[in-house]
Amino acid sequence: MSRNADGLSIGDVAKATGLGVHALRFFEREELFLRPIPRTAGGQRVYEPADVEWLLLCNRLRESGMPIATVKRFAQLVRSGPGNEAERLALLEEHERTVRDRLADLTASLEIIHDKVLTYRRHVEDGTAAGLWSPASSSQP
Amino acid sequence: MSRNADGLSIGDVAKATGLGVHALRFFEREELFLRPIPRTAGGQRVYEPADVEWLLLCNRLRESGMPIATVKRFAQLVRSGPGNEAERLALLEEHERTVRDRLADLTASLEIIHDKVLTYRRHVEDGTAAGLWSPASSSQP
DNA sequence: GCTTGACCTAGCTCGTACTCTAGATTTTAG
DNA sequence: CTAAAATCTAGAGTACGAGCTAGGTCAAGC
Repeated sequence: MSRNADGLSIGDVAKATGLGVHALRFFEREELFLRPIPRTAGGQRVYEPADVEWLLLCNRLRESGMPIATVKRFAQLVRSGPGNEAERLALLEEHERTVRDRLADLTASLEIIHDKVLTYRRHVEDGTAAGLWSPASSSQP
Repeated sequence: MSRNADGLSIGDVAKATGLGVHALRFFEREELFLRPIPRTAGGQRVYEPADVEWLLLCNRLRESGMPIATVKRFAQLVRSGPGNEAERLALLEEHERTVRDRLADLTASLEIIHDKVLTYRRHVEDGTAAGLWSPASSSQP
């Protein structure tokens, strides 16, 4: 793994974040990091725990649907130092709204899916499954 | 619009489902419909309300993260008629589990994002924003 | 000191799900 | 009847988010 304490190799970071080494290099090309990642004399990346922390937050942002481009914008704001916190806040608030909307949509879809499941379950248990989703049937697929 | 009652043009269906006409033709190529869509003498598609109902369910399935390939599998099951309801049920139950997991993940991410928002809000309100997300700072980006 | 495994770059490829193009045909409205 | 609007096909293009390949270089353990 790393040569000196707190110096992490790309493989270490991949393990710690669940990302692949390809993804980490891709993120670097896309400038998603908060700093240029330093290299060994031989050219290999040396990460620090703070980079891992940032990546874990990035994971949460991306898993919650934030596109890479927006993560990049956020990273740029952070990189350009103090003074733009209101902008960072606006970006996060906007994303929070998006996530809440998505949660509401997902919950609505879940209800419909669960209804379908209940319908099918009844039909399968009763052995009266015929007639599901023929047009004009009261119970759809 | 349509020539006869209950005969819907592709444009009608696009409006009713929120899908584009391109998407509807794409879905047909991908065999996502429950039946072959009939055509006019001139070759234009004629849909029925039941097709719209099905598409609305498809929208819910897809919005909740079901890939086209799985929707297709479900459509195939429905098309092949009665007798495979247990399979349809299994597919829907599996998807329900997936959606519930996704909901839990999203909720967890939302909490983290909301914490960030609160942190930034405090800092911006206090004017004490400096120091956010410098490594070893207690408050991250 | 040498093998073995991790890592390097650059760029191509992939899967998903549309979306659009182009040019021809059909339908509808006036 | 005519002109405008909608639709048709086949196939190319787009966007995202990686993943993989080729052809090497570097480093750690024995």
